[in-house]
Amino acid sequence: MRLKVIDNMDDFKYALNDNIFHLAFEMRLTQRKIAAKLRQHGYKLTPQRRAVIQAIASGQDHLTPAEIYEKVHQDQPNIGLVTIYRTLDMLTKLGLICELHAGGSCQSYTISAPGHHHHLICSDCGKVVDFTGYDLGELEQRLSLETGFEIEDHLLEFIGLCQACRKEAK
Amino acid sequence: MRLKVIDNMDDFKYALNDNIFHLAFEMRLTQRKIAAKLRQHGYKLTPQRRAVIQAIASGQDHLTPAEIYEKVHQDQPNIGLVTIYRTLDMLTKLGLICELHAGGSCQSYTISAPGHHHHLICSDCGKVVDFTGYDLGELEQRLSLETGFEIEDHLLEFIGLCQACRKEAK
DNA sequence: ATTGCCAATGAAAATAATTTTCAATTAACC
DNA sequence: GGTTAATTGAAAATTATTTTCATTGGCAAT
Repeated sequence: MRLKVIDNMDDFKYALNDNIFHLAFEMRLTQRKIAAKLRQHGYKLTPQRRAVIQAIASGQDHLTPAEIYEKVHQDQPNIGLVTIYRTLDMLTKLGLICELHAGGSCQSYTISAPGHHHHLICSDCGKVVDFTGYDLGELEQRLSLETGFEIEDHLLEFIGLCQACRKEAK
Repeated sequence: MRLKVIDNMDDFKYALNDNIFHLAFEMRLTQRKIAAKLRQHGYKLTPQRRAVIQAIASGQDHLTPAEIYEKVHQDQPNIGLVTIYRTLDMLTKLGLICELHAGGSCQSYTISAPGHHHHLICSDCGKVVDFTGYDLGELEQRLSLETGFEIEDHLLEFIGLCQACRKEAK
């Protein structure tokens, strides 16, 4: 299996079809693309929603609803926490953000990358790196055969210390 | 890679060292072994704790604190929900139960199997099947090299319909 | 630009989930 | 059986999330 860092969209598309494991961090959805998706689905693009998207998309880490509220509150002092929850629900349903589980809160969100991908999360600073191309299909087939399960989905996350936090720890 | 169902402890031990993927369901910790572990760590074995362990260990599914409370309440009408929470904390710290994430509640517990293992969960009835021997070491190494992360842990769960629920669905 | 409609919002209240506190109880050791 | 420190239950406190509803405002049609 080859190893490759993808830093442009052409390589990215190619890699998706070819089974190359690669980091997808650079390929995260942009705020513009998210906005387009909202309209496309008939949702209104309010300043509050913009602010929530901006809060999640501008960092490399993952945030809880309360943290997003804090962050957004600086720009939009009047925004309610309820709107945060509602916006997060909507973005999750559209697949524009991902819910993370490993470490800390299970209600913690990060911007999605296009296509199927998995996450690597820093246990210290919360930085999230996406990667795609790791295929669990074979394992799923074997599990299915052996157990009679019809497998619908899976959850794969790694947790560890990112490079910056490792240095800091020394 | 070989495929094998393990139904006795000798094979189980053997399989752990040899990289055989296998189902570990039959190898779940028994109530007796859990009780022994508690004493070993200086915890008292109270009727309440027995009841919580019994509630989790007697089924094949995963249960939330509230569900465990319901179940235990039948035998021990005086037990408080707080005790459930405290017992679950303790059992988790000792590695005797596992917290599940895929599907439904993220505070849902199942009895652990010895050694490192992963879970397959029925999205309908909640049945949990453990399996061991699927090694993510190679992927971890590659991720580590590529990202500079020092990987500490991972989370791998599959969700799907178990055989019984598939039949029922038809 | 202006208008009108319906989705979206904020505030407050309701509900749910979890943790803390503390006096009373009890398992485990002698 | 007696002692002691861990454990418990009840109540209160805290935290997290959802519901309700009157008001607001995005945006499509004009």
